[in-house]
Amino acid sequence: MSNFVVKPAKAAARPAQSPSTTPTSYDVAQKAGVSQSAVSRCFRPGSSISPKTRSRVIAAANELGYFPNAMASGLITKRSNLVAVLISNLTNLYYPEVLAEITRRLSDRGIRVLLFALQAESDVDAMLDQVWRYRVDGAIVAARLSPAQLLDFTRHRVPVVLYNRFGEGAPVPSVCCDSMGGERQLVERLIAAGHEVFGIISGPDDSYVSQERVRGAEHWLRESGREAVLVKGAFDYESGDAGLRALMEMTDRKLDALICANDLMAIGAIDCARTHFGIAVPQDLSVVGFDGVAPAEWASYRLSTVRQPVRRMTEAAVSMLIERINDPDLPPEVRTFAGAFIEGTSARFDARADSPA
Amino acid sequence: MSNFVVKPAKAAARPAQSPSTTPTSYDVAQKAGVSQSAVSRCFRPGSSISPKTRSRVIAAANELGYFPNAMASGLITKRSNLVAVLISNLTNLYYPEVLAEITRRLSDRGIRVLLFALQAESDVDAMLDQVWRYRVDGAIVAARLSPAQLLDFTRHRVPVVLYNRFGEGAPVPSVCCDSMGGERQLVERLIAAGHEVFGIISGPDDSYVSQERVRGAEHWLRESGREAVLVKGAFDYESGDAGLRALMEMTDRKLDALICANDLMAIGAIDCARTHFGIAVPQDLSVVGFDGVAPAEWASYRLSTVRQPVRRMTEAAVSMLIERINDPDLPPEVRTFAGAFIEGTSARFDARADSPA
DNA sequence: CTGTTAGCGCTTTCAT
DNA sequence: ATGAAAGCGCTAACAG
Repeated sequence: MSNFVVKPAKAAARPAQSPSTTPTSYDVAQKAGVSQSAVSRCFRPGSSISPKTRSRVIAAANELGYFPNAMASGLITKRSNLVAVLISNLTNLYYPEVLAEITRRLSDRGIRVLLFALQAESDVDAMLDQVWRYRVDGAIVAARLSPAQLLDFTRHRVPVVLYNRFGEGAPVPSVCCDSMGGERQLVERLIAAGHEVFGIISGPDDSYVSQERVRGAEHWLRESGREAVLVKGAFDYESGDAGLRALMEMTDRKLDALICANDLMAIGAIDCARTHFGIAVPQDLSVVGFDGVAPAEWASYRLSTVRQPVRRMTEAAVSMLIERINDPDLPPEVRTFAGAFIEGTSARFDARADSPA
Repeated sequence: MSNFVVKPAKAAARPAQSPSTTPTSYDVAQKAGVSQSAVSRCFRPGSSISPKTRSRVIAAANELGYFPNAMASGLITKRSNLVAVLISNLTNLYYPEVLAEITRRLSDRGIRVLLFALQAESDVDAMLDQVWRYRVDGAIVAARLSPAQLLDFTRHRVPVVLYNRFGEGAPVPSVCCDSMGGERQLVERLIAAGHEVFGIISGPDDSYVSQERVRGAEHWLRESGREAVLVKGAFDYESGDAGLRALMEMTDRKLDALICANDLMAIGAIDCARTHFGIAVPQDLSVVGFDGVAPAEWASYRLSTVRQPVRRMTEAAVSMLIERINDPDLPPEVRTFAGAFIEGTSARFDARADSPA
């Protein structure tokens, strides 16, 4: 019976789809009069295919509007070409730039971004569920993860690179901006300029970056025998305002140097100083930040700060990740980048002419 | 021959994997002593499965660290649970909030975001390629697409919702903020307050939003028999500065009301007015923007503007998209949202006490 | 260089 | 309620 079945020469072995569904490689194969695997090879770089066959396939594919199904190929190659990017608070003013850079760089390497924007630090586990389900090739994490959560990445064999974070417990690859060194540039200059009463506004307690920056600032102050009054902030504009008010009260209005754990709070503090206290910045109060976000450069602020080298850092994060996707056994390197001191005009960095006589 | 093959009762039909690879449903099935399809049903809501079986499967799954493979299930269900989000310039200050909201809302509905951040409007076609390959269930687009590109969404049967854009040519579902109405609120108040010389700084030529806002502003000015001097900007801080300088020159420094196509340019203009020209805002010059971004509220600016209802707009975009994923034949609705007038203090809205005698 | 043949890991009838 | 079997659309040996 089956001997009588007539197959058109060089035709696809499986039935072709109706024209109303998304075309598959079989449809293309049939139309081009080649085998399905020939079609597959046309869309896979490095496969040996004759120019003649190739052009026929391409023609058929275009006519049909065919595109290889990434899920099907991912299923078999075990490479989704997807990287999960986890970011805690996108609205942080600093992250949009980071996200844009990371996305672009991954895209240049043929990898797409599966975005997870955590608002509360709560729903992390639910997101990780999804990360595992999609069999991402790797992940870049700019959010706080518990040691257990971090360990899950190893368990699931998903290479991960932390961004401005640090693996607690287990060592994890990461790129960071040198908080210590950054604060040093700021603090030493403030001291040299003769400031006397220092205040610090920290970020939220659970922020690694905040801890480091505060630790750095305190360290370099202590090196010169100074101390600072510390108040807690939350990395937002309002925190700068609230923080300054608190510090003014605590220092009996003697505060003359304010170190903020990020730019946004520094901006909030500057506005508060001018608007609420009628204090001149930097004449009566020096304010410094950290990050180098775009608004820091605006004429109203010209913030004295340390700019993170976002381009180099994102490039490092991406290439470290790719390397680990290709070779999962690479050791967990940590790359630290120095920030660039931006003089600005929100802090006085020259020794005072009218210094105490 | 095959009659002699002995199968263990209730065991998986296919060989289970070695423990070094990611566990599959077969591994779980074997461990739980059930069939592979039973495992599948446990992870599919609404499937009939006995509580007893279920708990055994769950236990085995947890032990193995099993998660269903989204690519495999997507392959067969033809639902990737992926939505593509295309955003032109993430660093626009306005988009991070939009992106965060959209991501959150989709996430709440069990859908993940495949992010495409276009920097140049050039590489759009390359991105679309990827959009098709991943068989996304839908797309939200806040970027400029050519009519042909828009048509491709129909061709590929990918429901799409435009965000603050408008389908040229073919009608496409979209959510927009009412530019006309927004500008009206601004312009009529400026006129009522007795402003005389109006200037407008537009956004880039290819921006739909810019066109609409400028058109709106000009329309309402004309309604009252006024005209405005128009200069071109690019939606960034520098454009506000450059635009104001140009307008001051063109109006022989008589400019007293400046309408900017977005907040960022308004902020740039305010800084320029104060810093470069020594002009008081709003006493000598009123400046208004559009968007209601976070920095607009900062004490240095307190921008008079129109705030887009981002929450309602993103909610609308997401639910419109979901509806169209579930029923592709829904008509291409356009939903327009009114912006909220924010009085601020960067524009004078009261009739002048010392008006021309 | 090209076609054939097995699957990738899962969902889904269809029987039981 | 459960299991067996048939694919989803593609890649990857393997022959020829």
